[in-house]
Amino acid sequence: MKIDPDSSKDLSAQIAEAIRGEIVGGQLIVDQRLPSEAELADHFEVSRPTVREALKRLAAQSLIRTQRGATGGAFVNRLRFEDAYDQQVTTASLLLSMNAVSFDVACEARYALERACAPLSAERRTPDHLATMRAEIHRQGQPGLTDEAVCASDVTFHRALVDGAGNKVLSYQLAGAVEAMQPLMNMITFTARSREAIVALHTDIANAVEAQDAAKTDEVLNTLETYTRELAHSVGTARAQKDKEKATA
Amino acid sequence: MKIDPDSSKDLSAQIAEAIRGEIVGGQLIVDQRLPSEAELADHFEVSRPTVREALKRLAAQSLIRTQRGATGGAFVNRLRFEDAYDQQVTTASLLLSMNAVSFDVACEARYALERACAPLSAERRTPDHLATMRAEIHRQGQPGLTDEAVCASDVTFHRALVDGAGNKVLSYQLAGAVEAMQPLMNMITFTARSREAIVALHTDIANAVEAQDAAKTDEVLNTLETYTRELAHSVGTARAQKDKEKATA
DNA sequence: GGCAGATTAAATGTCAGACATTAAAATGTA
DNA sequence: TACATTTTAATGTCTGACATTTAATCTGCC
Repeated sequence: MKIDPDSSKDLSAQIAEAIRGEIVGGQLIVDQRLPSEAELADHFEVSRPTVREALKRLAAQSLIRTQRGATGGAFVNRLRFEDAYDQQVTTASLLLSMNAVSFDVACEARYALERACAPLSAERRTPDHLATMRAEIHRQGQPGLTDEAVCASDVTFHRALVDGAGNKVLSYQLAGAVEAMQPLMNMITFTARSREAIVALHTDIANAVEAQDAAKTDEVLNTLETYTRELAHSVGTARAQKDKEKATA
Repeated sequence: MKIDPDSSKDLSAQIAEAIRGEIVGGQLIVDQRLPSEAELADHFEVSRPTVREALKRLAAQSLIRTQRGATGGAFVNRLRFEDAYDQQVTTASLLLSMNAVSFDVACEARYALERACAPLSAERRTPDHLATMRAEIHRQGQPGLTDEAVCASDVTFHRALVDGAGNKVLSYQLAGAVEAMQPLMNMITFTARSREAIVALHTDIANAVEAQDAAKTDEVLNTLETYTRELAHSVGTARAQKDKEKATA
């Protein structure tokens, strides 16, 4: 392993960087045990707390896991898709909220990516995926649902559509895009009429996917995107109107 | 802030979790200063090293930054797209390598996502994007290039295509998919003939994008995907053949 | 000999206190 | 006022110790 001069960065950051390099580069393979904290401290010529800080950094990225006890230690972690989902979703959410990404930009990205999955999903969807989509459509039709519940169901519906493509890499990438949109979607208030419209469009999508009609799926997704953006705009203008009234009052 | 019982998880993990919740939930906003390590230690009733481990976890995810000195401390970091790129790329790379994702699956995902960007890119690309694409095509035509250099240039070319869509969220999402493929692509040996073919296809793409012809761009991307997968297969079978010969020898 | 229980050992988890280093703010001085 | 110095509050790092967990080993009994 490489050593660390007394450069500007934290020692713990440098050590974490060095170990990460070994994992990414393949020198350290999955389930392999790292040297003990004491040995690492010895090797890098730093104290144990410094090594520990470095290890915690790696643990935060799910690159390693630690085990206590006699045969314990830090082990290279097999990064699973499910673990990566969470990070992806929180990162994407923060990116949107902290960088003031507009609804339009996020929405465009989301539907562009979904349209990428649609043809594959139309081809490969299983009865399971169709059942999930139908179930969520039914839920969205129930009266008395909160706006948040509508959004949550919407996410589940669209994830089923994406998962239908049967490509884990696609599902992983889309998880961030779809779920990160939820906070933005939650700002929309769904009237009874708009819920009806969405249910109708979702039904069209499910039908098209069931019929393995890629072109039709694409078409409806386009319609849905346009409709969603119109909804958001009307909410935006209504809010602006309200603010104006409040300002003059 | 919430407290931590003596549950199974590390104290540092729990503290990091609590603070992350405050950031994601919006109680802590960008550039806001966290309490000092001593104050946090006091609040959570743990020692300073434990608090520090928690803070390092958050720093590893770019959620906070730290500053030394009199007015120093830990500050909520504005998560930038560029910072998120790196995490996205290393995470995606590790997912592919650690989960034995096949070339076909990864390739399919990558091109599906790229096709999602293509129509937008055809519409909005700037002269800058076109210039980058042309420059990389020219580079790919140079003799004596290593396979790695070809792949690197390929990544730059495709990122220019994606960035042409002018949607930061899309670019961010695609960064992972495109760059994570590079290690897999590096396993391909490019013959002089295959390089010629790729340069020709890239030229077709650049021309189609310049002409703002979305349909043509999509078509060429399909051809390129097919060609890339054929290349990988021929490499795979060649390698299998070689292994077989070696086994019988 | 084999098995249950006690012991040991090695590792991480946590703590307390100290010192080093940094960088801004307060202070003093020409 | 302008500049140099000191103070101060924070993070960065180290030392050494103890607590806790867990598997392996040892011990004694049947």
